[in-house]
Amino acid sequence: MSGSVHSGPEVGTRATVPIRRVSLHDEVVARLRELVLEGELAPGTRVPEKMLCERFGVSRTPLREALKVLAAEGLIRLLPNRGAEVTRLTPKEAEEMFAVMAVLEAAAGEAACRRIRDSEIEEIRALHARMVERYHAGDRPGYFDLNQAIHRRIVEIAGNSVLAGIYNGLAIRIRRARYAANLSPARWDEAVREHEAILAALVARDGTTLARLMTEHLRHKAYAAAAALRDEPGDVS
Amino acid sequence: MSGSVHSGPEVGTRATVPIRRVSLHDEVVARLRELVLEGELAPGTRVPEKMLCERFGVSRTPLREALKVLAAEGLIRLLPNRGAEVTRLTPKEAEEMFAVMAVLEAAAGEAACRRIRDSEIEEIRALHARMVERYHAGDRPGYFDLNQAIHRRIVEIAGNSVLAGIYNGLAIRIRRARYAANLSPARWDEAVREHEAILAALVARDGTTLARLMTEHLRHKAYAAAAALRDEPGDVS
DNA sequence: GCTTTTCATTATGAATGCAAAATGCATTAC
DNA sequence: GTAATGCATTTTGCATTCATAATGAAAAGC
Repeated sequence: MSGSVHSGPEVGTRATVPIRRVSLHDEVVARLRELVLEGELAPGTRVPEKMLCERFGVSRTPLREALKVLAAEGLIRLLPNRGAEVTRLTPKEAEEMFAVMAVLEAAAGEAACRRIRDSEIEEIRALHARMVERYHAGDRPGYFDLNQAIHRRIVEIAGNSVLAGIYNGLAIRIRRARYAANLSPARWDEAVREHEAILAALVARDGTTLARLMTEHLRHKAYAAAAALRDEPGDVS
Repeated sequence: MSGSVHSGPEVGTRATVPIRRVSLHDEVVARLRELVLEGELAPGTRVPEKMLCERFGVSRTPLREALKVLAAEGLIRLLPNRGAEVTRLTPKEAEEMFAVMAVLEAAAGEAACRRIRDSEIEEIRALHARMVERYHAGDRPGYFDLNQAIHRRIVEIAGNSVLAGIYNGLAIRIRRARYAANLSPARWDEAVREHEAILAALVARDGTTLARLMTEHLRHKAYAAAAALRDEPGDVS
């Protein structure tokens, strides 16, 4: 330490902040996943390694590792000696995913009612209020994000990290359905009212009711999503 | 051998059998997963790439790709710049996994009751009979395999491939608990009786009862596994 | 004697190189 | 004119190589 050279900002004031140096691999996984989820890479399209290498400015090694991981997640499919292609989210698969999410959320809701603390109820209530506000403002993306946040938070509060992990994995994959865009005003209104009921059950710590409400809520969501997928089942580009 | 060289066995008798040439990558993933699941690589041990390369006789490239995939599955953990280590299955995590499997199996059971065909009932019945036979023979591994097969088959019959995929993933990971070995005679007996009831509900196509039975069955299983993990929580080597 | 520092060794992250497979196109046979 | 064949190019699978971070041991300082 010749001189005060490598004096980090406020040395000693904060506990060792591990310097974030993400590996190229993780970065590529995250970015490639975004590309797929945002639909920038349309389902069914072949994904040549070279193109992605240039796009990300990395060599083929970390890119290929990322492809294997995404393939394991089910977002892409590896064709032997013929590269990768973006998997298509079929209506059937989306329906199945919603069914699984429904049972997971129902179970999470019940557990959450047993464990939730007052401060967490307030937290959910705040998220809910902001979500309703977005609804009245007609802000679909904003509404959608807060909606997701509420569901995810309830799952977190349930305190089962395995369940939370699986749930989040499904939530990520289902994003490709992009059913939010096609939310009809009637369904949107209904969804908000369902959320009111969910919040009420949570406040009352009524696990049985909450489980039922979430199952129904998810079934309706699945129905809306199925309609959206039917209307626009394939590549949009 | 420039004669009738590429005459495959029985040309024309079978429809185009795509020549099986598994990629090194897939092979390594499968074999490495086995090593972890069979406990050959004890939990918590560091896994140097070099050692595995020699073991499998491959270069680091396919091996590293496999490590990323296994890490995504949660069987190993990648420490930045410090290689990989086999993750330890904690009692808490096992408990959480059983809880998730319980809700998945309950849901699958209900769906299976709606969809199951007579032939499939016979299939389950046959598996069950063989399992009971293994029980009377005192053959734990045999019993365990058939037990797993029954559960998996019920999940399959439910007809939700997303659910089945998640279930199988959990079933693989839970194998590391190896709770079968510590099955007490009392619990073993109880488990068989529970399976009798499950079979009966399936035959009667009583989804509600089946869901309840499977939830209870899994809870008991989780209890037994938790005891086993408590007794022998770490590396055995 | 104990801690700290320096340096050699090793292991990991990433890039490049090479062989085999696949793809596209031109040519040829019918 | 159409379909099949051969060849050049591109792409993929894997091995090797290079650079950097981590590990361990010896030496220096207190």
